[in-house]
Amino acid sequence: MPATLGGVPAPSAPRSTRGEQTRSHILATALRLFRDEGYDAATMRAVAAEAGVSVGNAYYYFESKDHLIQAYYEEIGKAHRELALARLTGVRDLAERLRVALDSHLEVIEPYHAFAGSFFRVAADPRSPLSPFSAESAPAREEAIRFFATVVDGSSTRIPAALRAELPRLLWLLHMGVVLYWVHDRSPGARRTAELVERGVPLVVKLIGLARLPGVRGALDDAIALIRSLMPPEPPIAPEAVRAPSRLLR
Amino acid sequence: MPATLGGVPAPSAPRSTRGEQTRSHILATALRLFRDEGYDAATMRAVAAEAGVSVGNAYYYFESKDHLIQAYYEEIGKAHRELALARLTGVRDLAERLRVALDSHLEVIEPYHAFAGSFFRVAADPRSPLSPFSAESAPAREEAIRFFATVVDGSSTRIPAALRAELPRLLWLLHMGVVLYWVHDRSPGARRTAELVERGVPLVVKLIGLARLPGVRGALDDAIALIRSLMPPEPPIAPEAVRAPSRLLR
DNA sequence: GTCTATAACACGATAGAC
DNA sequence: GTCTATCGTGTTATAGAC
Repeated sequence: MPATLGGVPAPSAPRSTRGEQTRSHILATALRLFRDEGYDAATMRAVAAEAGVSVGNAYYYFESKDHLIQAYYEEIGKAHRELALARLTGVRDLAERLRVALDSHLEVIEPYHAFAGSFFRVAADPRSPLSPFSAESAPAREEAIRFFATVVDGSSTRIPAALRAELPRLLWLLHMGVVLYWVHDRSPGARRTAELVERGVPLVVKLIGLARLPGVRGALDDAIALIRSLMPPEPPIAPEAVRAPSRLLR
Repeated sequence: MPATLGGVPAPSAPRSTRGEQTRSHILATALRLFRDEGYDAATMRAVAAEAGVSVGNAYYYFESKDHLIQAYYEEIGKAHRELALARLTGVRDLAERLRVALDSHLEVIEPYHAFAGSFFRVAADPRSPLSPFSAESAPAREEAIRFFATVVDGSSTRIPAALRAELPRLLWLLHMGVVLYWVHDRSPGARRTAELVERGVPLVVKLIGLARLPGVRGALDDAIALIRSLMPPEPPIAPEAVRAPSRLLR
């Protein structure tokens, strides 16, 4: 399979053969069913039937049901960045920029809240390629981190140099934490998560400012050294690791 | 079912009827198979066969396969506390006490590292009663938080009053974070997680000390207020919520 | 109340024919 | 590329035996 990667066509090859059309059709059907019926109710049989293809054909294009979620993530990520970047023009205050970034995300994922648990269960599996920490997720993860880099870079708020380099990754982690909270948030309209962002963001920015204090500086340097050591920016991804069968082990 | 709760007998009723013996036997067999073969390979059919009972009988005592994991958690928690408390006698330095607490846990869960992903996938589901944040997990969670309270209380290190009340819960959260890292840690012997504890604990204790700084104090108070508001110590658990069917929804 | 035996269901996933 | 048939799984149901 030269141009495909775990069933996903290389981004640079948008040829619209018949196969590509079938693939897109199955995917669109699956995403619609996910949203309308939930992940569990949208069985592969249902997806295939609704798309007018056989189960085997669906598996021909998507290695597993989980791989259909990958497309969902990509769609979410793209929609989030587009919405947030549009709203960020002209905004220079770091707290405000961060608030816009996180709030936009909550807005984009809101329709999926009822079924977030199903998606999350899959994503939380460390063996799943869908885990946000997996090697297969590296491209999406790095794109998200780059997004937070632009959130930081576009701000006029002064940031201690030692922190600046690591801040995008830390904010992405914070973002993951907000999502974790959101997934568990059963309050109507997920208003507690909204409150977490509203009150948490100024706090985070205040903490960033505190990094300048003489006493704090040493601890910060230690923390950054620790993060650098335990979260290597580019884990040694052998090329074959990306091409390896991404199906769940066992 | 008066004395049982989701198939688990009330802790205060250790009567050793024949049923209890069967139950323990099934459980012990399941845990052994989990450890030796992994969660996925240890099918319900295999557990029942190995225990010499019928599948129906296994389901008579355990509502679902996931519920077998609940017993695993309880066993882990108990072993951890026993090991850690024994090692903590005479230790007064907070950093050292915290290090012992976290290292002991890593030691206890080590045999399960290969299959941690399977367990974790189940526990990560917010709808699962096995989630560490679920209402059903409240007793185990509170016991764990009480454990961290003794870790804090037994130390001679001075802790800012504002922080002291929330510290056990925060340390439990930190603990959850360590486990999250451990589950994803593929380094031999999970040595990166060990490094995280070794270098992270002094850092955390240093940060606790920094809470005294005048500039930090305000941010800390904000943070604690936020935590109190968004992580209510006792979420309104209606009694029926505990008795409600704990099977996964749908 | 405890337990067996067996069949059946729907699911994710696969094999192999066309 | 696409299909039908089939597998193994968690789980449930039935119908009873001690």
